[in-house]
Amino acid sequence: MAYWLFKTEPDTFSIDTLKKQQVSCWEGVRNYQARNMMRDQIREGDEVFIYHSSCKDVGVVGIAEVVREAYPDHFQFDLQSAYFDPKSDPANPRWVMVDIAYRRHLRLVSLKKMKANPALDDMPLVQRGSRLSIMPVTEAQWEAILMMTGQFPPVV
DNA sequence: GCCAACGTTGGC
DNA sequence: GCCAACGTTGGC
Repeated sequence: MAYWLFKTEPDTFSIDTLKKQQVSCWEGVRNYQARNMMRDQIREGDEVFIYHSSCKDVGVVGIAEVVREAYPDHFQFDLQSAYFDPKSDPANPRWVMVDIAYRRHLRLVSLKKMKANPALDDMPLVQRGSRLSIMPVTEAQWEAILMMTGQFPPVV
């Protein structure tokens, strides 16, 4: 089992939205590096930190679990969607998505505190200029972030 | 709203 | 295949 971090803008889709829906597809990833991770590495049962970006309280806010592995993101063919991609061929879809299930909220672990924790220095998240919307998290990083919530060990 | 950093595009 | 221009991301 592997660990990941998914970024989302809470104005569009927040951890609260996910809790309400319980299960949601993770559409709209339009970056090749992130796509390749979804397609080649993200597996059912993997655990995911949900991270809120571009908002007042930037940081890790909860945990989800992958419940469906990569399949074509149909929004790439939806003319009405902001995620429409005219260059994607329906016979060979360019973009994929996975489904995740809500697990729980966490007390906010702010980006500021993550940047101040040397255990997280290798995360793309805290590195200058990183724009990866999906990134791997090592077990050590996962546990370090859980520790920072003050809620460790986690209640399953 | 600003703007630095980054990925993508397209002319050559 | 280079690289300048452009659009986007995302913290602040």
